[in-house]
Amino acid sequence: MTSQASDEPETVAASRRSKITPEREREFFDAVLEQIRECGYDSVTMEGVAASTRCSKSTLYRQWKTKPQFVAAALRASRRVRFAGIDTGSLAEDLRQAARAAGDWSGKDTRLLQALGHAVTSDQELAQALREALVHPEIAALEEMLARGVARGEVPAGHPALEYVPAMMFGVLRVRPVLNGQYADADYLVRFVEAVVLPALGRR
Amino acid sequence: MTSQASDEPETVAASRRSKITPEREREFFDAVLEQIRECGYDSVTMEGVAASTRCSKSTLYRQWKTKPQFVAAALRASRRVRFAGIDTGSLAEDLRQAARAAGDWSGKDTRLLQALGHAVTSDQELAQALREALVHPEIAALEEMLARGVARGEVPAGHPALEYVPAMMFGVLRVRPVLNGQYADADYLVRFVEAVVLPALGRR
DNA sequence: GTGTACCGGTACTCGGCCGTATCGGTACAC
DNA sequence: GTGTACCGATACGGCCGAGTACCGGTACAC
Repeated sequence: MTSQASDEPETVAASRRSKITPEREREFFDAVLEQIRECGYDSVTMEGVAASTRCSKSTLYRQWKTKPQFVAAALRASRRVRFAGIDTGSLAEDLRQAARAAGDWSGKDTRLLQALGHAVTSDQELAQALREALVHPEIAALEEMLARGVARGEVPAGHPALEYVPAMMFGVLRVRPVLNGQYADADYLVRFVEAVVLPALGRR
Repeated sequence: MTSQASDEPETVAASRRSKITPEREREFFDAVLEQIRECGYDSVTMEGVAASTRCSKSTLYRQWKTKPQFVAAALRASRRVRFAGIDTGSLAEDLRQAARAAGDWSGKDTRLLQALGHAVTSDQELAQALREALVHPEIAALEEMLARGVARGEVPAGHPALEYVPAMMFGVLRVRPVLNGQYADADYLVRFVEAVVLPALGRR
């Protein structure tokens, strides 16, 4: 982590000298991510982002050197754990709530992941930012959920299905648009948890 | 149509007049799909495909009007059912064999799907070709497998997990690279079938 | 031998985007 | 009031790719 004199959290330290307020920065980040969702990474242009936020291309290039660095910064600043705070005391209910939460941001994040999925193969920084922003936090939250369930004795430690729970949840989330032509909503995911995940874990 | 001299299957009828042999056409299709896997849809250029197949850009544009139409033709010509011929008489063994087969082409098809995933949102023909080539045949094969299992009484009809089996299989296949950084191999998928799919279906 | 029609190669137009440079305006410090 | 440093606008260079046009070569029909 090499954390040294870093009193600035996610926003770049330069924003002190810049006249870009954090709120303004958020607008840039939201705009670029939204356009990536809509048009794909390659089709997004710095000019387009500048126009949609009524700023100048120069402003963007002054803060961030290149387009991938800009996008990576946007991703890092958008890191949020959507499963945060889920802890009902029961694994089944935890998973149901997670499914419900996942259904709510399914459209947005799935599209972002899809749009960036191939761009990351050519840019290391982008790949890392994507994992840190969208993948790792949710996986970690899910694994904590499972670990609590194991600690409570709801599932035996080392149960073979445990390792697949995150992959299943994310997988179903991501492929539903391809298979059924619509994003996975909360209802679909909750039924999935009850029909597959919990039975596989030996619950109910 | 014009079914006389019916040695021309799905290659365009015009290839009669073209001097491009079906084998040569295959080279073009293989090349463009391979380059899409490696560089992504947007980064693939007609010039690149022409160069790698030692033909001329003119030749490609003579046969196919535009880049998306060319890619769509390549996809349609590459349709193949990988699960074809799996019918062991036991649902569990069918699924295991399907998992093994899926593991073998996982790298290739997953990358193709990922690379095209966002391009299809802007081109209708491409989207249809992708579904016909990579998605629908496999789903149909899986569903037949399940239907046979139900018919044999191995799983009760209307079992709630049935509808999720295709989504699970494809989902796990697709997200594994994102989660674990490697493509799903046959071993991983077979263990998944045994740890999750079969228990969810009430088999073991 | 003659014609036809396709192939490969090259050169070209056109448009788009990245990233840079320049310039006037303006908020803020002191 | 003066200086400074950033903002927004615009223009520009450079590059690259889609798609077109044109040309010589050649296989094949008759």
